[in-house]
Amino acid sequence: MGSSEDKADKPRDFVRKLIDKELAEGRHDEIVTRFPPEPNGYLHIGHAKSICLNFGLAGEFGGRCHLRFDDTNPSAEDTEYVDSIKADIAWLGFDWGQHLYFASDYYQRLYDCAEELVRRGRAYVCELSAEQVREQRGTLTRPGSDSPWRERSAEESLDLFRRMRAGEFEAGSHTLRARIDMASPRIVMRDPVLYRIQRASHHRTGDDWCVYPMYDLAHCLSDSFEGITHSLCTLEFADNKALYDWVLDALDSECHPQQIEFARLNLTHTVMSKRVLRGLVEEGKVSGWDDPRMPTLSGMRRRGYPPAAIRNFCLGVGVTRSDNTVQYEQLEHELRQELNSSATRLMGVLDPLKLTITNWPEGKVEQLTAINNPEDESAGTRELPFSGSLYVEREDFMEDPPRKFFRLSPGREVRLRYAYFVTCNEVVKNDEGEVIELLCSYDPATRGGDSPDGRKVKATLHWVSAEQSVPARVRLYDRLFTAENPLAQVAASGKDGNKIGDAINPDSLLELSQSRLEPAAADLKAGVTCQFERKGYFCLDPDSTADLPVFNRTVTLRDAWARLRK
RNA sequence: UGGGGAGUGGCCAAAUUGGUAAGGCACCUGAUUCUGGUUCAGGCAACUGAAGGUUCGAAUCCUUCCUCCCCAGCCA
Repeated sequence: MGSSEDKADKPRDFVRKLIDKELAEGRHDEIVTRFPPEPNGYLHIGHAKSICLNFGLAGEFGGRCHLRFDDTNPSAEDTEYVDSIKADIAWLGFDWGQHLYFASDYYQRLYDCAEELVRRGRAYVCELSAEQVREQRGTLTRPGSDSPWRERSAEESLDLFRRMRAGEFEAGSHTLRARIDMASPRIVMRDPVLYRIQRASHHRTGDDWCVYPMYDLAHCLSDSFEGITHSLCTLEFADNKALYDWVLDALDSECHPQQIEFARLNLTHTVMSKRVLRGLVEEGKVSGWDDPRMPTLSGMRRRGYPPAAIRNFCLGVGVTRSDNTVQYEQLEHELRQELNSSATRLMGVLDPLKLTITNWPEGKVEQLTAINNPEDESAGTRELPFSGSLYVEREDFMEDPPRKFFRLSPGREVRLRYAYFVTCNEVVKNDEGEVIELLCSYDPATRGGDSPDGRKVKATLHWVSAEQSVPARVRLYDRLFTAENPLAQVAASGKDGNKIGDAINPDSLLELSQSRLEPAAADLKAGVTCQFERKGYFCLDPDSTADLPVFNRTVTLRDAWARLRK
């Protein structure tokens, strides 16, 4: 990959500094991390931060990183999600090798651990309803009260727990709870539920089980089973760490991983909540999880974001414990940096305006040479057909141009890239007064784009030859939400969070169906992003058909003229 | 009004752990340029949440206060 590895002199984050220290003290033989997604939705760029951290650590310290699906809630999970998650991680550029695991693979072991907890008097079967448990949990400022089942014997709890597993009870009627402290200032320690009955078919274990472990039991034990050394998670799990440690200590686990929390990624103009993203998909506000406007990895892939740009972005934002919201511009910067050096250039006219060269020899077609990538000489050159009948970008012409407008206007001479200087002599309009064609003359001495007399022009325009160009549909994407923080905006307007779909930027997708591209565009492959000169970066969309390719705009080029106009 | 976390320029984020505030993004100049792209040169912007204190010296230590985030799912 051509992307630069710029982490060499980058300041080390607190996690890496900690590991440096532990390694120096000889506290680990090897670093083992894990990325533990729940297969209940698609991965987004927030997950990419975690993936880059966990796999990055393993790579940098010569350890390994496991991919473990935290599939302990069958009612929410599905194989569709495990497949997409695997594909997204691989696409991002990381490899879990043989280390693919599922919490569901540990169901028996987890169950055995739970029985052991009961035997040790550290857990009991509770027959309170969900509502009763909630009432007895207390509040942030008031302690909870003990369950009436809290003091029953280990034998009785064990018998009941086995009968729970055997399917003798209704869902919700019994739970296994840890016996900790109903007065703990940490609510998570007030006799948390460890196992619940759920009559749902699991995507991997089917109907083998009707009791399922909760996160707080399954996660720490799975980490322990796998010999994880550093269990990285986001800040909202900080309170759970006490329980993580409690479970492993209660069981005298030989392997006790260290939980370390870091701040999750937030990005302006989008949302990073799986729940909200799922809502957009289910309500049809976007075309799917891979809608190119979505902050999902599959959406970004379809949008044309190179994985290296996402990795560099994750590296660039760092890892800290402070809440943050990174501006979308920072992601776009990484995109442009990566694409500028790697993307092949083409010419494509998005919104065509006919330009006829009146002094061009009738029927003549010339082949001109164009550079594929000025940033990479090895990319070579290509031939470009030129004729007297062309298309140029409609917005590159103004009949009555303002001061700083350098492009085409009546009487003005500009360069057609790699071709000739042309001068606009006449403007043709239809009955509505709209400009429909430009009549120009060209200077034969400027072939290739330079004038022998040293004459300068202020602008160079892209173009295509009408006859030889290929038609295309182009989708111009912009930020999903106009608001920097759409969730906050919706909340402030008094609507409930489910109304986020109404906050979508109405201009987030603009489709052009009359675009014309130079012939080389026909050879473009899916999955690679190219640059349409002066317009931005684009990639082929799967919606393309044999006779009409569809291109997605990945990101625009920086545009000094657009900024000037404001 | 319990517990847990966090406050460094508009946004991220460093600071050898007490020595006098990196870097990136964004923004603004100028130069170069057959992409108003790229590149290059330069610039703008922080009394480090606040107030006290210790010290020759504090973003770093102490005290008090303020603000923001997370926790009351049989979700993860």
